[in-house]
Formats: sequence, structure tokens, C-alpha cells
Amino acid sequence: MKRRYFGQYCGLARALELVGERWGLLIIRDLTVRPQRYTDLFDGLPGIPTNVLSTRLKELEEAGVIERRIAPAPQRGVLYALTPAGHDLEPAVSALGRWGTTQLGEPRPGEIVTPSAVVMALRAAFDPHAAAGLTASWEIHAGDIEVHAAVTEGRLTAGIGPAADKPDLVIDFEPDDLPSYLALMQAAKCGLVKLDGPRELLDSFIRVFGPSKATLPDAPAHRSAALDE
Amino acid sequence: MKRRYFGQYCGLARALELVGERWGLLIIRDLTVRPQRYTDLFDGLPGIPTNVLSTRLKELEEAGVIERRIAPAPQRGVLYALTPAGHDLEPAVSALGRWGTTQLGEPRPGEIVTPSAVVMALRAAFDPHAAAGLTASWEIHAGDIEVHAAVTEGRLTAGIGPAADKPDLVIDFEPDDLPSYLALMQAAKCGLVKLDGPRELLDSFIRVFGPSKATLPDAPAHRSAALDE
DNA sequence: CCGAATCCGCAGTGATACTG
DNA sequence: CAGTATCACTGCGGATTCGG
Repeated sequence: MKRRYFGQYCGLARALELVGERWGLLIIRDLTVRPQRYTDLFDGLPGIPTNVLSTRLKELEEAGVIERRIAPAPQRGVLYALTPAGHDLEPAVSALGRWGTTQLGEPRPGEIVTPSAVVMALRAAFDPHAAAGLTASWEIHAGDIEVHAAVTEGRLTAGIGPAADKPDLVIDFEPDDLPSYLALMQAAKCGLVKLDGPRELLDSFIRVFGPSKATLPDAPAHRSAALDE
Repeated sequence: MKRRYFGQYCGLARALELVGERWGLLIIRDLTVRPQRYTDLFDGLPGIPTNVLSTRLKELEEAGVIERRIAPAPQRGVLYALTPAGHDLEPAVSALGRWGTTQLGEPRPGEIVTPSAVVMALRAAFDPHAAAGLTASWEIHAGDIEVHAAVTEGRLTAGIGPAADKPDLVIDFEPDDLPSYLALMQAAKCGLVKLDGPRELLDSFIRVFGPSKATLPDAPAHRSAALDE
């Protein structure tokens, strides 16, 4: 399979050659959360053409960042998963996602939020320093999105679906049309959430996943000048 | 100016919309090193079509990550520079570059190394922990490439050209056809360099900028007379 | 249903030539 | 020096179809 090159012997250039094509890093973001089947990826990547998805999957496999697996007994079928080299991309994905979050502004009409995006946002926002020594677990519900996050002695685990063990605190969002992570933090601060668990853990949540010192648009309204076409 | 969207309210998706188009992050990499004029960018981005460069510059300016400046008195002309938001991309650029460096392998025929790439590699490889408390400065020569790096009380400054103050150690490469950062480390370990300064500082250099624990490809076979800029 | 392949129209890209 | 202009080409978006 032919590929386009940048002609530079440079780490960044090579990274962009391998995973920088359109939709590439978004596919990797979704696989960072957990292995997925073709249709899961298709559903989580709104608007991706099927031919682009299948050629990307082939290219990424050839690049050695993902691999095809046969799904285990109950369902069987194809599962796409990250290789170790693919998992090593997570710091880069988080770093880019963290920056992009500061540029998000208000949701544009038609933009959706996927569970994978929320998990990535949690991982990107996670502050190991603020979480040092902490052990706690949360479950987040917003509309049909359900994700979980657990901090065990300062180390983070986050994923889609309910927590493995019963979470210490369940955070439930009324306005499921604003399930973004930023809105989540805003809503949490404003108390626009329903809780099932001790309230102090909401403060822990905000401390650990809140904006560290990054310049966040406190009111995401006045930032849009650069974005209108 | 119209732009392509991913349709997701997600930090990573927004980042890719703003800086993820072809050549985008390479332009930003070069501007991370220092403000540059149009022709500097063109020379440092081998193979970029001039129309693509100019439309990228316009898009990135519109996105708020770069800005046009009028160069100061002596030369005058247009200078492109990162805005604060653009500078905030550096961690993401470093993270991607760090990953890509592990995937570099041997130089492909025709691939060149640019000064900006070396500076980015230094910044990406910099290990703050290993550099804690250190103060030292180096200058690196390889062919017509000349970059400098200084660690002041554990903080890194790196850039193109000779160091502002006289560097503590000058590292000079004989094989200027292999000026890549990885080869640099290999060559340094193998003693294939000429030094002007105390030898211990070469060990410091390797400790601070060496591969932390990443899997490095073994010594790249020397090849290819890459014509440099 | 899952996992694509195929076809088409068009926008983004690459290469080169040209201009203020 | 700092870009436009032009044109061929290919990758992408959108839709449909097809084989397990």
C-alpha cells in the first residue's frame, strides 16, 4: 500500500505519516479506550465514509499500531485493538486532546459527544499530582453515555460503561444535550447534577479532573471569533 | 474560509480540525523554534507546494495559532510567529515527535534533516528529571546545521544557531550525512564526535537528552548524501 | 447484522509557472 | 521576498451494493 511521505528524517514527520491522515488519530482514540469492532468504530466516528475507515484500518495495521483479532467465543467477529506501539501513542493523544479542549468553545450545531471522547477527556484532564495517594471511583451518566473512572493510589483507570466494582459516587446529568467534559465540570460546579454517594467525592472529582492551571474559557461564549467560517 | 469538521465535540477532534491538516503541525514545529519568514518555512519544509504553504498559513492565522508580524528594522518583511495558543501546542508536538522518534528506523533515501527537526528532537527528548539542578550548555555542529541547547537549573532552552553565550561544550560531527538526533546519540556514544570542551559534559548531554527507556533502533547504517536545505 | 468493496463527484494536494 | 495562478491528480465524502 502506498503512502505519502514528508521527506524529512524527523520524529514528528514520521508520526504524521503513520497516524496523521484524516480520521487516523480519532480511530486510535477510540481504540485507546478498548478494542472495538468495525461497526463500533463506524458508530463512534460520525460521518466517516466506510471506505476511508477500512483503508485507515489497513494502513494502521500495516504501520504496526493496530491489529486485527478474532473476537472471543460469545460474539465472534473481528476486533481491532492497539498494539503496544499503538498504546504508546496515548500520551500524544492526550496532549493534543488537552490542547484542543482549551479551543473547544461552544458545541457547534450538529456536534455530538461520544463515550470515547469523554473517556479521553478524563484521561487528558487527569492530574496525577492532585490525585497523589487518593483512591476513589466514580460513574458518570449523561443521557445514554455511561463511563467510569477509578483512581487507585493515585493511578487512573477510565473506560466505557459501568464500573467493575460499585462506584463510590454516581454523577448523573440532567441536561444530556450538554454531556461534554467541560460542561460537565461547569455543571458539577454549579450543582446541576444528581448525586448518588457522598458529596465530598464530587469535590475530589473536580480537583483531580478539573482544569489544572490551563487557560480555560470560563464562559465559553466569547471565544468563537476565530471559528466562524 | 471554509474548513472540514469532524462533527464531534471533542478536544482531539477540534485540535485536528485546527492544526491537523497536511503540513500543519510541521509548520508549527518550525515556528516553535522561532518566528520565520515565508521562505524560511518553505526551505525547511522540503516538498511543500507554495500554494499549500500559503493557505495553511492563512488557516492557522484564522485559527488563532499563528500571527503575521512585520519584521523589525534591519531586514523587514513578513514574519510568522506563534500566538500564545500556538505555543501551548508544544507539549503535544513534543509528545507526537517523541513517539515518532521511536518509529523512525533508518533514514529513507532522500530524507533530509532540518535544524528545526533537531531542535524539536532535543526538546522532545529532554528529561527534566535527569536534568534537575543541572546548568550547562552545548552547541552542536553537523554539516551546515548548527543548534544550541542550554540547561539552566534544570530548565531547557534550545534553538537554531550558535549559543548566546559561549557554550560549555561544542559537539562536532564528522559524518554530516547523519545529523539525525538518534544518530547523534549513537555517534556520541561511540565517540565519533569531535569535542571542544570537557568530556564529562558529553556524558551529561547523553544523560539529559538520551533515550529514557524508549526502544531505540540499533545503529543506523550510514547512507545517503542527503542534500541539506 | 457484520465487514467491508465499488462507484462517482468534488475538494484538497502536488508540481510548476508566474507576478507585485 | 512573498506569495498567486493554473492544472493534473488523488484522497475524501456520500451512497449503494455485496458476500459471510
